[in-house]
Amino acid sequence: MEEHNGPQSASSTRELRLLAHGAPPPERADAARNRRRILDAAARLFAEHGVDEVSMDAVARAAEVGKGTLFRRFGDRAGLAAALLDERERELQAAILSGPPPLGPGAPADARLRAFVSAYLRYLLGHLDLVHTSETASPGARYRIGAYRFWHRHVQLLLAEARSAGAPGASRTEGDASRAEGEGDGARGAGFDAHALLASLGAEHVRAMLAETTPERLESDLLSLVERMI
Amino acid sequence: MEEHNGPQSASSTRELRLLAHGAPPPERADAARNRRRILDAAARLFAEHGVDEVSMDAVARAAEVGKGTLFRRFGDRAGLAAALLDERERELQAAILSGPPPLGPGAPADARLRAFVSAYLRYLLGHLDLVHTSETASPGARYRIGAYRFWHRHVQLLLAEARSAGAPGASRTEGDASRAEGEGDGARGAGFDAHALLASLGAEHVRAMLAETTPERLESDLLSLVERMI
DNA sequence: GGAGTAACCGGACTATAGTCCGTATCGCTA
DNA sequence: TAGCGATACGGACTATAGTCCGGTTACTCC
Repeated sequence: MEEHNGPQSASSTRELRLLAHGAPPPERADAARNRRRILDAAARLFAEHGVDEVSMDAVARAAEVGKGTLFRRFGDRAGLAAALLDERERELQAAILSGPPPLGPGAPADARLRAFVSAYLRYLLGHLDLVHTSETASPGARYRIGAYRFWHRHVQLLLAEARSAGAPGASRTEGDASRAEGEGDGARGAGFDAHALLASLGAEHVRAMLAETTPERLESDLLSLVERMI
Repeated sequence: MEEHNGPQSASSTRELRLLAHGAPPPERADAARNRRRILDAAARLFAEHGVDEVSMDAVARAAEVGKGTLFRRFGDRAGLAAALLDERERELQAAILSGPPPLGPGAPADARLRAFVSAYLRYLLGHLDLVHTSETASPGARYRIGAYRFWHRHVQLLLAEARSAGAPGASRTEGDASRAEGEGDGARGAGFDAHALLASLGAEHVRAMLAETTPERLESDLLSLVERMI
């Protein structure tokens, strides 16, 4: 019931930390320890029995942690999968942001786009079940994940750039079915197309495709689609 | 324990029925009655409270039917949704198979394709939640449903036809990124593209698109994509 | 170094999808 | 219309995702 000056000092400290560090590490030691435990246990169990065969209870038990802790930390099954993918994801993202061409900066946009599709497909095929879980275990999860926004933005920018580079002085080729609009249009069209391309790279979709074709064939078909989008 | 000649007469009767009728109606009277009850109850509840707010238990209770009956009849939640969509779906399918152009036969393939995309989008927007449930309530459900196969085949055929019509004598325009293969290739490429187009027409994807654009804009973007696929 | 507080912990609890199986019903045949 | 096998019924049962909250613990500030 007493009201000292406690509360404020605590919150201002938090803010300073946020300003000091780039990332927000307001996580207590035990919390961090348990996060590690959970991720390790989940990775092990998933690898051992397959993602779909492992219940959240089993993860909690293996991590020697309560269910509440598991869910508070990761929200839901999709969140746990996303967290596990995080590392590998960052790898790919780093290669895109600052790695060598053609995936990284330096190459023409169309080449970078092709490189991205190939690289992302490889990443996807390497973790298909996990990505599938992260995209579908919770309704709409896919489009909420930060990673999706990243991929989308990347594709959208490359698409827009590749297009403007493709037709340097020759203005807009023919009449096409294009609508007459402001010139800021390219971005929005590219935005939609980026979503469409990523839809073809969705785990569920790719899984279905693999049922009737080979990975090689799939890749070349995807690249062909990219070509027509440029 | 006695073995009369019973078993065989029963199964052969079944076979005759199958040959006689086009559809297999081996459904007992009480089963048919309960199917009706369930579909009616589900339609009412879904309309009243929203698809996602209604549990399977609630449906069974409202239909005055046991849970076992509900699940035996429709398999799972996705199956129930698919059954509810069946009627409206058939309507669209009928219009495609034997309705007036441009949706039905008689119009050029490219026009039919555009008409299909518009019509399907309208259908989808009219039942977004239900379609979403039918596509995602069970993993991989979307690609198993008979309806998906129908849409896919339709799009694939139109796509292939539109392409061959688009370049009558002018052979394959430029080198593109196309691979050198047998001439049966058009069909497989069209198969992939049909999947890709339908991926952009998936309920989850469309729902996400609607969060950042209007239905009109969405339609025109889809049609633009179709244009580039031809 | 001691007290206070926010953050965290764990597991019991709820809600819901889907399964199982003993019992009741249907529809055919004699 | 009585008998009988196939089919369907229904609700108890299991499994699992996700929530809640009383009790505990780690950090901060004096």
